[in-house]
Amino acid sequence: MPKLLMVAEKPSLAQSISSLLSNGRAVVRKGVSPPCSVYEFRGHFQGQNASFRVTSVCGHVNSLDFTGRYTSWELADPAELFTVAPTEKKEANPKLYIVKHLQMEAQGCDGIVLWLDCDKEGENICFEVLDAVNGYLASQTNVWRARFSAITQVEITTALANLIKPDKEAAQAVDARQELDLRVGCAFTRFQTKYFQGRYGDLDSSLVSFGPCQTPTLALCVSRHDEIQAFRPENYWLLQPMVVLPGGVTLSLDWDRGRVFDREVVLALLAIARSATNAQVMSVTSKERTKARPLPLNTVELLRVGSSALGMSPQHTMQVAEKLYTQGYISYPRTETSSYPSSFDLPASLRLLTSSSEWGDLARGLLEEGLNKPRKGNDAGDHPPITPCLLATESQLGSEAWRLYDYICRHFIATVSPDLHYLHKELSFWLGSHAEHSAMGSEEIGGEFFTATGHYLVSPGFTQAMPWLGLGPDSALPDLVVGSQVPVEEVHMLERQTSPPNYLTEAELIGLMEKHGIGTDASIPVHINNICQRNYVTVESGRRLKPTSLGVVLIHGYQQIDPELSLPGMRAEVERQLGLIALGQADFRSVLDHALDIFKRKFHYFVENIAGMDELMEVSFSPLAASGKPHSRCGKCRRYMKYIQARPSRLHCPQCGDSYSLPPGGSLRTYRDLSCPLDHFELVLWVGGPGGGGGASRGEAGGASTGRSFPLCPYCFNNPPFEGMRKGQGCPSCLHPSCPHGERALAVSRCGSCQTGLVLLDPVSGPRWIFCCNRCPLSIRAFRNASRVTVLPAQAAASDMEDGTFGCARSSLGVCPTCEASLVRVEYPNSAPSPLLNSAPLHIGCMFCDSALSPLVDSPTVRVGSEGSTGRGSRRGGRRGRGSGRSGWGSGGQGEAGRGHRPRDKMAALAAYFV
DNA sequence: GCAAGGTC
Repeated sequence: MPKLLMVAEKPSLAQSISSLLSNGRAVVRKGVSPPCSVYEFRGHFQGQNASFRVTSVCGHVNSLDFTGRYTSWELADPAELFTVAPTEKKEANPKLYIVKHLQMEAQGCDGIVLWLDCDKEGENICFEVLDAVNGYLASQTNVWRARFSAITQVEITTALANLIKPDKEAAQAVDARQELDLRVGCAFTRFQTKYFQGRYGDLDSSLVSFGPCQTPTLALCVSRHDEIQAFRPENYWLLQPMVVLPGGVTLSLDWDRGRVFDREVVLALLAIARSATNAQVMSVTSKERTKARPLPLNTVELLRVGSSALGMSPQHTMQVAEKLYTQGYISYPRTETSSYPSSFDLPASLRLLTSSSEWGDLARGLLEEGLNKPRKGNDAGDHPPITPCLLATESQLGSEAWRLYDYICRHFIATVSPDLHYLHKELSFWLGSHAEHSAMGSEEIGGEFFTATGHYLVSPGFTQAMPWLGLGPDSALPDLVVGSQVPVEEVHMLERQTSPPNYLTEAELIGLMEKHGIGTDASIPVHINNICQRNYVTVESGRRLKPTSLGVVLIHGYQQIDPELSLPGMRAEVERQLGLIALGQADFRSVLDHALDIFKRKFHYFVENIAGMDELMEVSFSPLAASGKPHSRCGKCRRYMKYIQARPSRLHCPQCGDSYSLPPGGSLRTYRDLSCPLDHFELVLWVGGPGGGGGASRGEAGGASTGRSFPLCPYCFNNPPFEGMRKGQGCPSCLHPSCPHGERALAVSRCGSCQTGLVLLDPVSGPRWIFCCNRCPLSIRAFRNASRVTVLPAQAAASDMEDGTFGCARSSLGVCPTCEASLVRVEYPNSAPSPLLNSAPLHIGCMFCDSALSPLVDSPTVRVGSEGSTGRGSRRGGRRGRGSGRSGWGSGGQGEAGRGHRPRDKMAALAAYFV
């Protein structure tokens, strides 16, 4: 019996497809890739019995990147990225083991059916899957593609019965897009970033990025900004008569001319209107109008609502929606489709909601009266619109997820509800001189027309589910008939000013991006998030996006040098050319080479004319040499370097012209006027900002948010002095054999939590002394109020051997004989009784084993998450540092003479202490 | 430290 492997684009689809094809009888098991389950069942294929194995990938298997020296910002010239730099496909997310997973499942299969999404990206993933299973399938030729436009029984079974072949040309169009985006984006980004960061000190952005989607997105925001700047208010005037209705109520009328910008004209018209003592009713109209029910909900609309109604960023809206989806409360939230498939069981979805206290009445009412036929929007052939799948309560979801879920439910009910119907009534009035005063005859000789409008609700329809879209209370109009007259109380002449447009709301921007074809439903939130993170725009109240000086200058610069770089049409044109590849009308290589050639020329022209951008930059930003405050001395020229705190924070030496990167965030202090023994740069103390996520460890770049601090040498931090050290490490990670700030001088023991790091004394933490792991978030408080705490160097300890301050008698070379931790020397001030044995002022011993010291040491704690909460260190508590390319102390022949001694693996005492 | 596109 043939066995077929079937691969979907995502785990949820593998489940749906297997369920539809097996009538729910598929047997599920885990695969190598944690998120990708495998479903197996028997059925029929091409007229014979077959066994099926259905699994999935998670989006793209591979992603494109440069290789070798071209990944380096220092080694490669950005211009080389257009043609010279080779690229390679790497596994997109190695942690998911997708390739291994596919290879395992392909074994023993006679053929493969590709169930990737039916778009260009899906076609590309087909070939990524085929690449992965190449050589693992029993047959090279049994390769099929399923073409489906909805996840329904009919669609899926029909697709299986009408398999086609994967479309190489569509896949190549995506390959071309990937390569083009990578080369162009990285070349411009690297060039701009290095150029501007090398010249200005207050850009406050760690990356001056450029991209074919993000840049036009920013341009849309800047365009509105320019409109606002260019706006000059104008005066205008309008007439507003007040008439007295039967019964004595006054009613203000709207002028049919609207706004008039010529004051003299308005004055003349005012005189005419004022000449009337009565307003005459010229016409009475009443028309039924409707307000249409919404289209079924797709992703972009959800993002717009999330931003404008719920105040949530698009990125966050998607996170919340994805969680609702994985918990089973809503259908798949990434879809372009705003049309329910004909097979969609609308009543079933509505029945889910009947027991709800919020919308149960509405749902039951609709089920009893019959659902209204939903409107048909776009059918992109991907997933059905977003609908509720399971009834939830606010307490189950929490208030934020609940608000989104509540919206999705209300929107769904609204789509199967009738339109809103209302009556729109208009009364037209004439104010002026009457014919009877005219010798000429019956016509009016001069007068102005005014209107009063009112509305009456006929039926609320869908606005019962979405009350915020309702009509509001009826605004009734008096029952006047044509020809009747009402007295004019007064005619006001109002002076007003035109007002500028406001900044773009996020919802408006999403709409514009969709209109211009910038990004996709899945990537729109990413692009908006990017321009915020790069400090190109800020989110103001009402989620309006206001460009920063940096954002404005960049776009104005592009407009001056090469306007096409930021025009929204640029992306569309590239997509059009790529479309030709997909249609087989153009060759992959020639389209790609042509596009790369164009952008390469644009790049060179941009580089040559960057002075134009500089002129704009200089108006808003300070030169690097004039930025920052003098802070600490340069090891090369011994003059003071300046500390620039704005992103990217760094030390800049105006004399040497060099800049030294610092860990992101936090702030910098001088460090006791100490200098690095290697390069004589003054050491600085980096102090992490409060809050933020944990995880980064002491002396590691990226520890910005841990709230920890560590000393670093600005030069060594950027140029690791010893083999085995990485860039971005502070003194506590330095392998210097004798420097008093390196790990050898501060290390007490190997960390029992992560097993890879060392527990080091923080020499500036007193009087609340703290020991921290230099790899994981573990920390230990100890010896509170001690005046001085030091870790004993091995030899120095020997000289104190026979002196009574030693707790651990017979210990040799400053090492605890029980646990092999280095000994510490603890001194308390004379001003108060010491907590040591006999109130001794000084004691040397093992902080873990010595009976005089260990009571003064707290239990280890591990910072968890962003709250900075602490918990007992446990086997699982500590996170591993990034890599552990370096062995623990004393190994590898590095300075064995210093503190070299290899701890035993079974440090029973320590392990018991930590665990 | 780069892009945009999938999806977790």
